[in-house]
Amino acid sequence: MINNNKYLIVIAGPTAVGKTNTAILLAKQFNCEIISADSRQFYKELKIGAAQPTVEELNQVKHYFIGFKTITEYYNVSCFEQDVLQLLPQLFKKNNIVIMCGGSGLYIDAVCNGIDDMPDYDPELRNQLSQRLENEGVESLRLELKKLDLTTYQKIDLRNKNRIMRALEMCLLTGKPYSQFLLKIPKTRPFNIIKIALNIARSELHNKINKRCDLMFEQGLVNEAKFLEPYRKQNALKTVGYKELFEYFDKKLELEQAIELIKRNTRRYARKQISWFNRNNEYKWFNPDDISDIEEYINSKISLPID
RNA sequence: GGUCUCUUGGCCGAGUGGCUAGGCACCGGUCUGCAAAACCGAUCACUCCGGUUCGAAUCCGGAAGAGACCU
Repeated sequence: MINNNKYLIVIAGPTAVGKTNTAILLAKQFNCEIISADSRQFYKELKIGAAQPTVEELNQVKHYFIGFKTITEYYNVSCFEQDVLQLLPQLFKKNNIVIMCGGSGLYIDAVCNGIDDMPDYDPELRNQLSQRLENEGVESLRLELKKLDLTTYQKIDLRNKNRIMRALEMCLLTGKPYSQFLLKIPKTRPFNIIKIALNIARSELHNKINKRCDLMFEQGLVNEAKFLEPYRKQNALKTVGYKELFEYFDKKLELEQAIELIKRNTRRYARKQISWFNRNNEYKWFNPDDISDIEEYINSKISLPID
């Protein structure tokens, strides 16, 4: 524990479990504000598909990092880490508690533990590498990585082309092995962190996912996606709920099939999120309905004598 | 009532005597800059009963269920 009375309360958990609602209830209780840690809710255009908090919800408690980027803007974990660290001191001036709520595990970890400094990617180089991947195949990139950075080559999953690309990209960009940048030493933060994860019975979660998906269609997800179709190549639109609808617009899928796929991919996403938060044993798990238990837990942490 | 065909895991589907089919779903996992990405792993069958055989999802007989046609 850090020797001060500033607390960042993380509310994590799988999609559709009820994080937004829980965070708002807690924020009202502790009279504090909310930082969103959801890599898709960053984009203002992805209102329905990314299940952004509604206007009513946003009016109840001040939220940060919701809809503050355009889909064509480049943004990544490191930017998020820096932006949050810059904002937090201001929020801590107003209240000793800040809530960070979201499902993007990598982004949450970056805020809590830091992420190693690395140079920005070069769009041209990245382009070149994708071309090479297409023309020469993965094996060629694998071999080059082996030459440039044996440590990474031995460590990463060589069947995962994204990882190979990333490592190679950094080697070529900097002239140094990618592994040299990976210090992985957790940074200390000038505030305390309380990690809470929410979950419910799997069948219940699946029900909620299905219902929320149906609701998105009622709210006009098809129109939202249609409007965004010209930007479908943007990374922000490689998102469950949009990519399937683009296939439907291409007439590769029936609407019903697209809906089923969105539900399935959302279930998969939820499973991966649970995996991510599970392996970090700092998380204390709660059912979102047990709000008073959550409050009690937070209070017990906050009232602990500082050493 | 009669004749014929079919019955493989949650779903689809191959297999005609001995060797894990496969795909999808579901489940578990990996994770340092595209992360709602990318990738990996595991479980689950032969409708039932009897027979032939060293050995049956596979051959034979019967039962049940489904379908097609006939009276």
